[in-house]
Amino acid sequence: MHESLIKYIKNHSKTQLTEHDVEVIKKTFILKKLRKRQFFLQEGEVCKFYAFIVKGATRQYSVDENGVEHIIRLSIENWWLGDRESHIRSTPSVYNIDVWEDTDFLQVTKADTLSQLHLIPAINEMERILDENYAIASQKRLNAHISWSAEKRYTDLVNTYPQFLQRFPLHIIASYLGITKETLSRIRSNAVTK
Amino acid sequence: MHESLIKYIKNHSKTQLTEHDVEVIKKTFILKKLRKRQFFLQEGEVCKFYAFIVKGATRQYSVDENGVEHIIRLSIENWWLGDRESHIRSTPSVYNIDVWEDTDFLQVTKADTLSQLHLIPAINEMERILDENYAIASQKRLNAHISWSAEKRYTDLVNTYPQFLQRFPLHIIASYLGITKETLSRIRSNAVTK
DNA sequence: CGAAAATTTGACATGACTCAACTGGAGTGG
DNA sequence: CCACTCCAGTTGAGTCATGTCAAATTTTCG
Repeated sequence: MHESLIKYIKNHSKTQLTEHDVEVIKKTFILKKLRKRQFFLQEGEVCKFYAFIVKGATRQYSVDENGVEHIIRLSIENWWLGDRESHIRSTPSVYNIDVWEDTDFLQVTKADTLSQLHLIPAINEMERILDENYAIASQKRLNAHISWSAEKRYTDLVNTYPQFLQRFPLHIIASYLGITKETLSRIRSNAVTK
Repeated sequence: MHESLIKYIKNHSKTQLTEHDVEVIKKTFILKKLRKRQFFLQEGEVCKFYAFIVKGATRQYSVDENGVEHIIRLSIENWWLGDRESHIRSTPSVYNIDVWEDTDFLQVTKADTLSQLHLIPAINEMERILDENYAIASQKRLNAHISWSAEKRYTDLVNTYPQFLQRFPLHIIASYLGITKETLSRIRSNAVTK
């Protein structure tokens, strides 16, 4: 059950995992499941868990004053689940995270992360790399939003994360791109005839 | 000359700095100056240095196919200078960084960072915190772009970083907000009469 | 003072949004 | 297995926020 996580950690650090490390990881990361539409986190809650997705698909989004959802992150297998800001700072989250496909994930508490996982060098190294990757990806996505048209953002998404299009319906993709489903529909029909 | 940096590091880690640490920091961070309009980094170059701003103001931006600048970051005293993606990955940057006010900064090479600074626990701790902060700030700004109007983004900027308005002209603020200077001008004249 | 930069204003264009209607599955239950 | 509902996706018409372009005005600063 923990194989994909172990493999992931090995891929994201140079330091080897000892057998003991693997034991600690297996004990602290606990398998949980959520079905479609269930919440991993709701707005206003503190994100007490962080998790690695073994199988499934989830979305993280804010809801504006008009009740419109704005998706800021989509996650599938081998990605992480949780609101970093709320988790790190122990502040109420402004986001919701819910499950789009029935999802299996390996969950850790913040206490276990601090007291046990951070004793493992490979974990620290991996977290560091993830933070870097996240910072880089966020900067890129921000730049895309500031300087690219909706159409260019869409074609970039198709090239960068083609999996998303197979896993999420278009109205979710549209929200992720920061546009309405109607606009996305029109962009797509234009692209076909070009 | 290094006081503000030393103070900054102390504020961003729980671990104490030893006298030896301070010596290493003073030797590896070298004071440089750039005058208004000069480049710290140009598109296509690898960002070989990372720097801490002692005094001054800089901007980081991409340039689109129409020659329009899109500002993704503004930095002033006690902020960091450099393109993280290019620096970490040693890849050519897609951004330019130039100086808006004559700027004094303390610069380190990547080699020194790896070989010397990373031996200092407080530096590692600080870097970790900076990555976290950066990831959180990026996420927030992304969410603002996806879900807020230009006007709301502007008022949020006024509240969050009022210094920016005193240091940068409005066409730069507009670009940072992802709008044109004309639109920002109209938003401001509306806000006054409200 | 004079030139360059910053800001504002007006007229017009356009990309994206809103709202509403419609189509076409995919599931569900009687 | 049909009728029904739900959800995804598309389309059209009208509107609105923001962009574009050009020019005027104000500010900054050597």
